[in-house]
Amino acid sequence: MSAPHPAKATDRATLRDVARLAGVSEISVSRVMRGASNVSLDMRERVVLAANTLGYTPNRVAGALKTQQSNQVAVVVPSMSHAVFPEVLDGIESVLSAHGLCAVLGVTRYDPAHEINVVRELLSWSPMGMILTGADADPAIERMVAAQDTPVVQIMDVEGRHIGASVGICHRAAGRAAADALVDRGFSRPAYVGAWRERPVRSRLRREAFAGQLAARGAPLLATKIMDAPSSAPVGRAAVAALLEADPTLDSVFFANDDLAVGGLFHAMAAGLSVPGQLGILGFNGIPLGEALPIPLTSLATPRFAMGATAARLLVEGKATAAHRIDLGFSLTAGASI
Amino acid sequence: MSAPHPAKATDRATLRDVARLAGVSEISVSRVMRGASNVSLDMRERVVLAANTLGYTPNRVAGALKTQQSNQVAVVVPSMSHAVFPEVLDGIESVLSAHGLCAVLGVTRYDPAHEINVVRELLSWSPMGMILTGADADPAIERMVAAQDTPVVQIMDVEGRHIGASVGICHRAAGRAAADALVDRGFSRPAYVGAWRERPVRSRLRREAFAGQLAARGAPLLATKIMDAPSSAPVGRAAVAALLEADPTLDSVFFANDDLAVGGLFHAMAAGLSVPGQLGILGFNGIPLGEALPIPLTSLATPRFAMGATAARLLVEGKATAAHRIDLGFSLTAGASI
DNA sequence: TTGTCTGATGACAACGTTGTCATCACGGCC
DNA sequence: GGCCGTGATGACAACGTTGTCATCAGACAA
Repeated sequence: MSAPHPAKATDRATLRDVARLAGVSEISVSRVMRGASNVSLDMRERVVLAANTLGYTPNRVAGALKTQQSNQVAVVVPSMSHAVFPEVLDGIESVLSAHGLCAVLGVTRYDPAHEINVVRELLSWSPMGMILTGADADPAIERMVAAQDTPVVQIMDVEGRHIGASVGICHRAAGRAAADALVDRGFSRPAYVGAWRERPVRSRLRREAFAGQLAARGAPLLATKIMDAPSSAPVGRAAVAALLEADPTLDSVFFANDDLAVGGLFHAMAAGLSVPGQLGILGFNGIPLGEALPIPLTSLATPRFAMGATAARLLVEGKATAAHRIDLGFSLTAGASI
Repeated sequence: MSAPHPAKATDRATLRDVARLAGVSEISVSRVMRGASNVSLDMRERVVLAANTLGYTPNRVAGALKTQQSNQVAVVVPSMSHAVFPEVLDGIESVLSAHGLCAVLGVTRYDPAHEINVVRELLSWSPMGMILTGADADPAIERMVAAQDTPVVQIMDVEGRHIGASVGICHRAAGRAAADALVDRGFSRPAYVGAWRERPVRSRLRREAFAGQLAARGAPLLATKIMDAPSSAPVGRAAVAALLEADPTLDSVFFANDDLAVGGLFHAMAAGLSVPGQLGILGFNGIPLGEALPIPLTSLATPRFAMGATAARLLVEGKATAAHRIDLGFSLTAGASI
């Protein structure tokens, strides 16, 4: 069943095959493939011809073993369902691919225990860098990363304890800005809607800062509704319906994200409430859909693509150290819902 | 500057280090790490202790080189911006992670030339399988994949020429179903809205089948608007506005996807057109947002998560061969927009 | 002519792991 | 008691590549 020298599973051409066909040494083929400078034109032509004939593709696994470095970047995100992370990933990818790197994906499902396994798994491939979501990583993760001294960039948050560089926004500042935006426009009976038991943690930071600033401005937060289900428009719609039933005098709502806010807006429209006249709606993230709504959604726009791109750029440029902490800021979109 | 034996870049512990510390051979450590059966309890304990002391993590690169197989699956998608692919990726990830595999991502930006490079790049890591988006892959891709005989699953489409297994839906059938749905409900003056010059190709298949079936049912397609920009609600809104301005007698629109359809619905609402009374709106994909709209969107729902999950499962189960062609079908959502 | 320098090419070992085979101790069986 | 099977352990080579050093031919100046 098995020969002494077990037939290779695949008959993928190797450096040796190309070298034999071209009548040169393996190392010369290697040099040609990597575009080394000290190779004669004749050699280059012979090798390229042979390589094409055999359909040779360099084996990066072997190369990575020898050189102790790969062109893979490990990317760890909590979820792909939430619209935010695909956009971040898009930003990461755009920079990585421009530098011949590629992303290896890990999804934690917001489970810290699982995250440790995911990181371990990804690290076992000796990636040239790692992008983690959120601050305050588990000590186990910190140890593993340190043991291989893999460069790390953490995204989303600029607050909290960071292992490596960080790229994101200040969620406390965002919460305060939301409060200011509402109060400045005359709203005085605000509420808050979140989802999924406030995962990730940074949404809680926003809510607390929001409540704090509201109190400071003399318009205290009157109601808070944190749903159990993950964020979605239907969930946001249900949350607002419940809030208004309990207290019809509420005049505005700040949402943990735009998915929820859109649902809230739909509830208002279906219930015949004028927006922003009877109910102000303020979202978070600034998704493209918002501006197409019958009443354009006002939202705190976050630079999701830029976060990913910046994080990747830090890795590429070798600046993934704790010294770099980049706050990309946020901005209020030109909506009409508050 | 450089020692004769260049100091290792990282001082990552190896099998040898663990073996020395535990006073056993490297191969025994390897066996323990992989949970081989023929290892004494004493040996196992000694090794685990040593490994933990050193913070040892197996080097998968070396392992993959030796065994000629990795636990990585290459996933090639055209874009991350479009909501469809994150969901597919989510499905893929959910199955892969359950089997200790991980996804390496490649994004083609709908550029066939770039796709070839992406595939080459990913293949150079000898993935245990590859998931491609769409049928009719470039011959160059077919050759590369064949040269390494990497198992391939192609998603989205069940029609067209396939390299390996395929998981998706029949887009022609979807186009016909859309036509039937409109005609069955009494619409007689239908239009079609697409975007981004009909990338990917499969959207064209739907449109053609839609037009063909409409003609067969005696309600020919009256207008078609293909936008240049990528799909989004604002683009869909603009498209519908343009169509109705050119021909106010149109009574229904089938959209290439829900992003566009939502925009169309918003236009109708803003323009004071009753839906579906004055304008029927039929989307494609069945995104969650649809059901939260003031007028729930009727759409042809596609099994995006299931497509990814099924594709990954085929790979895991070794069924990624052309013999497997899985049509996951679609269904009309319970909306109220047609 | 001779020596030296440069650029091209090759031989060799090593990266860290695992498959294969060999070795060894032990226990049960005839 | 000798034999054999079994289970545990180790030695060795190999996966495909690349860094290091050696070699060699040719150019050029002295």
